[in-house]
Amino acid sequence: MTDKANNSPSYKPLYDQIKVLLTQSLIGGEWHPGEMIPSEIDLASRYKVSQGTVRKAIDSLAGENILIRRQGKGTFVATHKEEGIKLRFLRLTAANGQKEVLQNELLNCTKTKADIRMSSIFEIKAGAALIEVKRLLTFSGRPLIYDHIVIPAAPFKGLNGTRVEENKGSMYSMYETEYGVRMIRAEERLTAVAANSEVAEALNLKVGSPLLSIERVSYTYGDKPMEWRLGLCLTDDHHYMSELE
Amino acid sequence: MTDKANNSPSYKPLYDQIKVLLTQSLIGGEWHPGEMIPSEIDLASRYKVSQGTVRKAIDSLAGENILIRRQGKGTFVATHKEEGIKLRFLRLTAANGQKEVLQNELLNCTKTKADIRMSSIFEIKAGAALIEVKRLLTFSGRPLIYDHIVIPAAPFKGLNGTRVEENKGSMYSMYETEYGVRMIRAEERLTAVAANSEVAEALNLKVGSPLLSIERVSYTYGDKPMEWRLGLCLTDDHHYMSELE
DNA sequence: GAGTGGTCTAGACCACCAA
DNA sequence: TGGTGGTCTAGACCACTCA
Repeated sequence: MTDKANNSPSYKPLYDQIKVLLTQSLIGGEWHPGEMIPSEIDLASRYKVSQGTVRKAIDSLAGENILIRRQGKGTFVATHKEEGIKLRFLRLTAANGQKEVLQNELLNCTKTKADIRMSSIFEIKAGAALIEVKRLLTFSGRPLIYDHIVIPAAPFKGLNGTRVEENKGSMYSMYETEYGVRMIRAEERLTAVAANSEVAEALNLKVGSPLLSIERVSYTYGDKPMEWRLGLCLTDDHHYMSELE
Repeated sequence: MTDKANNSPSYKPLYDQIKVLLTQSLIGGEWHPGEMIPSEIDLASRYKVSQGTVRKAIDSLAGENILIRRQGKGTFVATHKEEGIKLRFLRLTAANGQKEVLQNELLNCTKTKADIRMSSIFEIKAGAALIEVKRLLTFSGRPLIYDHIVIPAAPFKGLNGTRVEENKGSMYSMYETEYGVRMIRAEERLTAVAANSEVAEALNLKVGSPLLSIERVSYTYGDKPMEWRLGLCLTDDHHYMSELE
């Protein structure tokens, strides 16, 4: 790869190309979550580029939390199984900042079919099989989040209420371990809503109480949407944290 | 700077030290918002380091939106004045994604004194002078956000309702242009609340309607808090966007 | 001490922009 | 055509981890 000149209309830096190759190896399962990938020098010689170029590709993936660098140890494939990373997508924290114990109670797990909205979200045919989970998240003994989760059935064959309970409600960890689906990114849309009777009862509130509604779509490699989720949160003692730069 | 060995307990990379020097020049006013800073090569020779090291320092500042790189042109000090950057901290968007016209109506601008809460937020003495602004933000003709803004009076001497209206409510742009205070970062805490009578009237709602409460603290260089803000938002047709990685 | 990521350099060359 | 940021290299050395 000593040819550096490039007159093509769509110029792409070498490190971006390396990044694509690395991502393909991740998708292809050459390196699994939690495992160490080859050293920078090994990768450089494999792809016939300099260490610095591999380094930039890895930097980029590390910035997206797809890889994790550990000085002196190596570079690892990120995983949702680790403690500390488990709640990566949970931005809700206690107002007083104290540490909390999270528990969750499965309300139900059913099969449904995609309506127009869900088919558009998941980019699948209307009528395709879906799995739907409802649960209650409790912090320090108090019910705080009413969660409604929808996923396409095809990639999660065999997922049912028993499986969810076996995994203690760690959905992302379960997707990864049991189905090889790793979520790398999510988008959330927040609004304020009034509690309806179903939710009010579950959270032990009056109907009409204000709740923070968090609608989330999670994506796996290639920006493929794999989970839709609606969390209705009581924010009397908690808030959603967001950093702006 | 050819000595590279370092046995001191608190090791700091060279590019971090350069970053501090660059930041000091920004604080000191050597380069003003919107202006171009010296080229990487010039800076490298000024600090007696290689271009790559200066580059890494600038990369870091660019990542924090403090500097802006423009290939072929130069590196510039970020500003809140530019169109497109103006609403950098506004994450509220229309549900249908359409472009909107923002207007705002000043309700009042008064002087008060810091209570314990504000003194702790701004790290100043209780009783210190504050300026308080209340306003209504309107998108496409519909009142959507009831804003309550508090800033310490000392750095913003002379700020009053007239000034605010002269600047058409672009607070960040005004802070920067008229007082040399550039906000570089903010933290937001979101909750759902019920509208009280004052807000309900301003937003033309029923008392008790759910509103998205956005509490924001904005920071200038050195992580110094310079503005507190509480926005109460109607989220019938809008939502707050958040990206998780 | 061997292996890994992290820093730093010096230099070459490319892509982009403006005059 | 000259200046700026952006890429890429080859090599040296440092800091960290673990056996």
